[in-house]
Amino acid sequence: MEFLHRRITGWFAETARDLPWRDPGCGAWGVLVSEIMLQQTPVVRVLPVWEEWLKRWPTPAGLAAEPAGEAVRNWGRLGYPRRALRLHAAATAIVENHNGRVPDTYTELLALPGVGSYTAAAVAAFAYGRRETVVDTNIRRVHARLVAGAALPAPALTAAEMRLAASLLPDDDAASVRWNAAVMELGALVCTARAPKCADCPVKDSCAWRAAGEPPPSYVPKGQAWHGTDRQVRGAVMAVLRLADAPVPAEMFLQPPADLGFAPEGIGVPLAALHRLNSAPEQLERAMSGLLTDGLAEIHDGGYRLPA
DNA sequence: GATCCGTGGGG
DNA sequence: TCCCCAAGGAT
Repeated sequence: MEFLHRRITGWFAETARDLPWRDPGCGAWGVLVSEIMLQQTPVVRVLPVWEEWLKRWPTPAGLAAEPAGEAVRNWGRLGYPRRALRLHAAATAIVENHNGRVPDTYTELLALPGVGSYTAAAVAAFAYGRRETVVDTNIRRVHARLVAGAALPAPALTAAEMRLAASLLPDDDAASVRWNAAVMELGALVCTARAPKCADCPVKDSCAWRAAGEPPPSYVPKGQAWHGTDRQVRGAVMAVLRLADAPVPAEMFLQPPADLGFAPEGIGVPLAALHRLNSAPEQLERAMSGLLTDGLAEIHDGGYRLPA
C-alpha cells in the first residue's frame, strides 16, 4: 500500500493542475463553492464562473445578503441550477448557524443544503486538512480498476467501496488529504471513463484490471434521456429567465413571439430556442410549474421571473 | 433503490 | 452526427 501511496502522490506532485481552489490561501468558502459547482460539471466550465462568484461574493454573508435569484442568474450555464439555490441556502445557514464561517466538521457540513456525503468529506479534507474518506466518481473508478479489477465501479456507491476507500486512506492527516486529491486527479486525467491513458499511469504495473486483460464492463450504463424531456424544456425556460430584467408573461412561453405581435426585449434568442423545441403545451406547463415548485422561478406581476 | 435534475465538449 | 458523461444530491 505504501507503494501505491508513493507512486500516486508522487505523480500528483508533478502533474497536478494548478486550480485556484487548490491554492492554500483559497479558504473554505472558495472550496465549498468549487465543490458544489463541480458536481456533475467539468472543471473547465467551472473555472470562469467560480472566479466571478468569488470576486462578487468573497464570503458566505455576501451571497446570503442577496436574493436567491441573483445566485441563479450568476450560475450562468453551468447546469443543474438548483445547485445555485442550494448554495445560496447554504450561505444563509452558514451565516445564521455558524457565524458566517464555513463549518469544519463532516457532520455540520453534511447538514448544509446541497452538501451530501461526497461534498462534506471533500470540504473537510481539502479546506480543513481533515482525514476523511472522500469518494467521488473518479476515486470509485480508480479503485474499481486498480484494486477490484473491474472496468467500472458499480452503478451506485456500495458499502464495500466505502470500506475499501477507508482501508486505503493513509493514517496521517496531511498524507490522507494528498492521497484523496491525488487519486481523484488520477481518475480525472489518466484513469478516465473512456479511453484511459494507461501508458501515463504511475501504477499501471499494479492494476488489477490490466492484469486481468482489461475485461469489459459487466453492465451497460444507461444514458440520460434529453431530447423531448422536461429537463430540456426547463433548461430553455431558465435561459430566458436569466436574461430577463422584468417578469416574462406566461403567454410568451406558450405562444411564439411572432403570434403575439411584438419582439421581446433582450430575450428573443433564448425564447426562439425554447419555441424551436415545439413542446406540447402540457409539457411546457408541467416544466414551468416544476420550476415554481423548485423555487427556481416565481410569479410576479403576472409574469415569471427568477426568485427575488 | 430508482429517478429526476442542465449543459456542452470531445470521441 | 450522435452519444457519452462530468469533483452528486434530494426525494
